Amino acid sequence: MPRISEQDMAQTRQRIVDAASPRFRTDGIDGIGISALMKGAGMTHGGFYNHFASKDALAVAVCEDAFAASLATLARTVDEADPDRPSLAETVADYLSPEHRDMLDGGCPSAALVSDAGRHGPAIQAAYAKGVAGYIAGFDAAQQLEATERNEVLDPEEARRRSIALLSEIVGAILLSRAIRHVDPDLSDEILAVNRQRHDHEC
Amino acid sequence: MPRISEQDMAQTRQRIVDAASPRFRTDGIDGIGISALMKGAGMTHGGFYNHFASKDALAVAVCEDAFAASLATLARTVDEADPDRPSLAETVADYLSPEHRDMLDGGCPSAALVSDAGRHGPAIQAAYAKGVAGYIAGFDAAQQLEATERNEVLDPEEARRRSIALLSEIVGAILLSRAIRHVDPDLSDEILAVNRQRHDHEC
DNA sequence: TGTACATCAGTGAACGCGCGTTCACTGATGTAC
DNA sequence: TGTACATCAGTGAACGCGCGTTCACTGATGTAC
Repeated sequence: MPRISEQDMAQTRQRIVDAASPRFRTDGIDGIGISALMKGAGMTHGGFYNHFASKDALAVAVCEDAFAASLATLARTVDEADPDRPSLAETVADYLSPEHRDMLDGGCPSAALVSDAGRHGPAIQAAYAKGVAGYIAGFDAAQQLEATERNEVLDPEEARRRSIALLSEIVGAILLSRAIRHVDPDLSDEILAVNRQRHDHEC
Repeated sequence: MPRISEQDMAQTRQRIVDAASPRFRTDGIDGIGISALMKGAGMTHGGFYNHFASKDALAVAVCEDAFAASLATLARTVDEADPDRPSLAETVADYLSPEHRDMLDGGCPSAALVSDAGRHGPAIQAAYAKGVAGYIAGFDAAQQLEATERNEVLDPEEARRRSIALLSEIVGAILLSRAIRHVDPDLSDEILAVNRQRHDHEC
């Protein structure tokens, strides 16, 4: 009965999310308007409200989508079927690389959206908090798998503490290095390098 | 010759900075307008441009002012004349307290302004970067003083690495805990507690 | 001391602009028969 | 198969609003004489 299939609708909705995701991460949720966003998705602004009740609703969808993609990558560290499975140390090194620092539009949403989440409504915060919990769980699982492979036993509480501290440190490091990268590139690099080095030793 | 003394001008300027500082930290530089800001300082918006060339110029002044106050507090850890001089561990514990997390308007500018700095002009970034460098130098000095008092020698490079990692971790921890505090207060508290605990052991 | 004048911090109306959201309309795609 | 009609995703003008910034003006405070 509808002139456009559910599939097409879902596709268009996803196009909007895909257009918004990099812009929200780069410039913040308030840093780009609906008009520019819809133009990026190849439409005019009026159609936006066929897909989302409000800009906040889009922000929730973007947050969920970005975390889903990010957590899928993290899950590769526990994919026992993958012969090229990356270690947690490698994943952390990638996270703390200049490439990830400079990839504002596609990087970790825990870092990119941390201030936006705190400054927007509870729905956005809830989506963000769920993502952060997912990150911690992902680090947890990776540490447990690697401990098992080394025939060690890792206290679950200790693993969780390490996961939380790890997330805090890498999120803080990438945010600091991003904030100053244009005016003090040496310190920016140093912040990444120091934290990378620390986790080479630990993990 | 001017109807108002240089002192009075400086005082008014400072009133504007004092009104802007908590609002910029809480809601972001773009989260509050000149009109509301000037109203907070007890004036109307038109007079703003007698004191600042632009809103960005105010943001630079706020950034410098906030870091100056914050670094003065940090400097207490190396004030050998103070009998109640706080240790670095105590300072870190205060930083990672729920009280500091909930004090959005007066807390550490490294955390509050990290996303704003990255998303605004080079002048703001430069003021922010200078503040971050000051924090690292402050941690450095505190560690050296405490090592000396324990009759230990601390390699300057190792001290600097520790300072950078410490700043990364506490900034990341407080940002994460702030972002989720309304929707997952338990995890928010846990993030602070885990990082506090880690530095009780280390420092 | 008293009067005329100059200065300029602060006022508040106004500027153009972009925001999030609404809504009358279009026109391609579906169904009914 | 062909025609009349219904649906509704997308269009684009319009809404009220707040933004950063400008500017003619005010009026208290200074100097000049």
